[in-house]
Amino acid sequence: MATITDVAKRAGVSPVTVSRVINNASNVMPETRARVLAAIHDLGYVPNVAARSLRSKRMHSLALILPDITNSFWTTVARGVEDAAQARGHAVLLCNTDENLAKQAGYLRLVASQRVDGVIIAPCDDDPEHVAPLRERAMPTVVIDRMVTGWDVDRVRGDSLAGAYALVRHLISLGHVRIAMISGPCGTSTADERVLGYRMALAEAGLPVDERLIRRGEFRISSGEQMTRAIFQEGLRPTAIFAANNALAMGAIDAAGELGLRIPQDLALVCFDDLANSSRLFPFLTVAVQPAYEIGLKAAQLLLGRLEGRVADPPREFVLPTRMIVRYSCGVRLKEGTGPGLSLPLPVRVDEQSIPIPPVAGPAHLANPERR
Amino acid sequence: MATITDVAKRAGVSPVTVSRVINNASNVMPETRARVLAAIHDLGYVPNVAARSLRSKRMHSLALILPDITNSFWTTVARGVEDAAQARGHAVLLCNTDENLAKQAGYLRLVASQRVDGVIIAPCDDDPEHVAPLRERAMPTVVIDRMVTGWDVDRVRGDSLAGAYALVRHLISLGHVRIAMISGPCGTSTADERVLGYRMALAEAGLPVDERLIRRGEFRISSGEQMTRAIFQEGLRPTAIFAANNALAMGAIDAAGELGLRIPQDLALVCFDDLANSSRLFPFLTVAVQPAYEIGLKAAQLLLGRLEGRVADPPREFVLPTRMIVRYSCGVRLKEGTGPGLSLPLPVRVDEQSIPIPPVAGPAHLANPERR
DNA sequence: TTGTAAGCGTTATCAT
DNA sequence: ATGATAACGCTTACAA
Repeated sequence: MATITDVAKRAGVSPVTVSRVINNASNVMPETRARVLAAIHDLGYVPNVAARSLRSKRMHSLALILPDITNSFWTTVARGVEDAAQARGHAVLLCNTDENLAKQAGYLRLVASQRVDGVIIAPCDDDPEHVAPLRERAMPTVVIDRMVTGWDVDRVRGDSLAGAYALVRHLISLGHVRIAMISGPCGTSTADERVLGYRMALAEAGLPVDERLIRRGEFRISSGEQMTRAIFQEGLRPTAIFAANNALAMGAIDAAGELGLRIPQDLALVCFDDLANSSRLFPFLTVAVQPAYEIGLKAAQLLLGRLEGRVADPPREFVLPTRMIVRYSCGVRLKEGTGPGLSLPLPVRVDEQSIPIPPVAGPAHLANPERR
Repeated sequence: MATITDVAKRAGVSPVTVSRVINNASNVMPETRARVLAAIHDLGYVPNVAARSLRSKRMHSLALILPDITNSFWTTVARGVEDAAQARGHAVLLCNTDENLAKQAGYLRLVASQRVDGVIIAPCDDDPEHVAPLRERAMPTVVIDRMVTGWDVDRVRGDSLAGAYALVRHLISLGHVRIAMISGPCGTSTADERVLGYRMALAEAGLPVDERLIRRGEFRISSGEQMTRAIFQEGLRPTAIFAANNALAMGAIDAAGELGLRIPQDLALVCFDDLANSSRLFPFLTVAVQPAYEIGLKAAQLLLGRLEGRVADPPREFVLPTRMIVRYSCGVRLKEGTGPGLSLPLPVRVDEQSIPIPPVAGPAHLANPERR
């Protein structure tokens, strides 16, 4: 394994000069630089990252802490982060928490060991205590998707409020009056904001809010199934369900199957975040799609900008536009004959409409408006 | 940031003793150890990984090089790797190649910089040249899923041959005679082996092999669509298609839709690797399922075993059992009335059968039998 | 069981 | 524009 000293000898310079060439320092004579580059090439020299990091305190790597690497939304975020990181020579440490605080804490320990220069995290919840290691060590951090109460930090996210509002307005415009909502944990800002958007749309339409139709669980398939089943078992009879993410929607589909309800004929379904390839397999789901890849890309670019001193002090927040993809998800529409009809042959092609969602004015000054 | 020297001073010992405590060396007096641990705790000391790595040459991290982090199969592999790695205190660097040799080469450079102790890789192809950096530097490596020609290295994979053979036998048992196959690139062992299994099943049943029905492309949705379309446009009229992976199957579903063919009524479809949550959305797909999580877990455990000297010399190969999940994917079955009927309401519950697949005796001595 | 000394390969600092 | 020197924080080898 050639070292910087070997290269220096071969090029007839000192190790420092080699270091300057490696790091693109300005003050190296072109001819010297060429000699050094030739020596590097001849020896197949690659800098030792451990030595480099020990001296320079820069690790050239990021931690990406995600709640569920099985979910296509997070997977797409990860791709965005990776592409941006690789473009600037940074490695990405993948940390999958499964929405589990203990696992998250374990990964934050990794942060403390100075293994990474910065962190991109979608925290399990909004409790600032749970991300204390990041704040204590002043670790450069970008929070994605969720928020942390009282922490003024760089953030990149989609527009949960506007997306939820648009989806529920869409249901209402199709004639739905009794719309149930199944959402994630209280204290997770995305879950809270989507409930708020739901309330806003109902209020705007002058529809009553039946609190029994609003359920809070976890962002998991099993939780979506349980909540949906409970709603029907309690004799409430919504004609539509708004699932706060794709996993919850899959749970709702499961429950509907068990209950003998057909989607979309008997029960309309809309949700946040598309199912992977759902339009191909199941063209009945109207969704609010966040720009997952761009969220990852933007978060990594922002973080790298901080690390490289290109972005200066005040913490920034980026809210990337969410789009609604309208498919034939709503019983009413089908019954009125504007859809492809009930005994839909499979496979089928349904034209999708992709509609940009404008931001809405909500109680934006509230950090986490649904929080009790 | 406290260093090992700070801890040593506070505990009244030398830095070496602290190092011994950190690394669980046997020869430290219990009382001394307690004092050191107390000091570590008081100071919130965390070892500096860069310094540790520079000296010990161990990075405590692995690279996981995958072709497509968007595919649920690879995502599940990644979870297995991560769980095994975290259990032994290793970080995982995620490297997504998109089946792109240039990207793969970039990530192999990372390997050369001694950033990782070992590599788990599903290579883009079987060309040993393309993984030369791993061999030259004798980097501990586990190859997963695919194989590399002429490289006797640790491997963990599913059983492509047996899985393909079982799927095609299943189609034949349902009465299909003209079965098309769409597969991945020549030279990718999984793609080749699945074609071989297809040939074996047809041969065993005494059915002729129509070479025009065998297509080779890439493991991508677009490729599956093109190949399927081409087959029908050329006037060949298969009653069933065997897709060599899930992405190709999705492409086939797309093409079928465009061609006005319903699955499973007009065209049966089987494939390797399940679609994410497909049974919920699209209960017509019989699949050969590889134990993705276990492949990742086993690969990481094997690699860590090598690194920690617990596994000794001869390279090992693990072929983990593949299962077949039978759903109502076959037109014949439906037409004969044993299925749920044509105008299937959605959502529907279809009982799945999960059947273990026994290994089959193929020309196993051939490294990559379909290679031209 | 504990300590001393040396050095891993690089870069920061200062000097020329 | 280039070089000499020291230091980053830890672990290995050897000594006591």
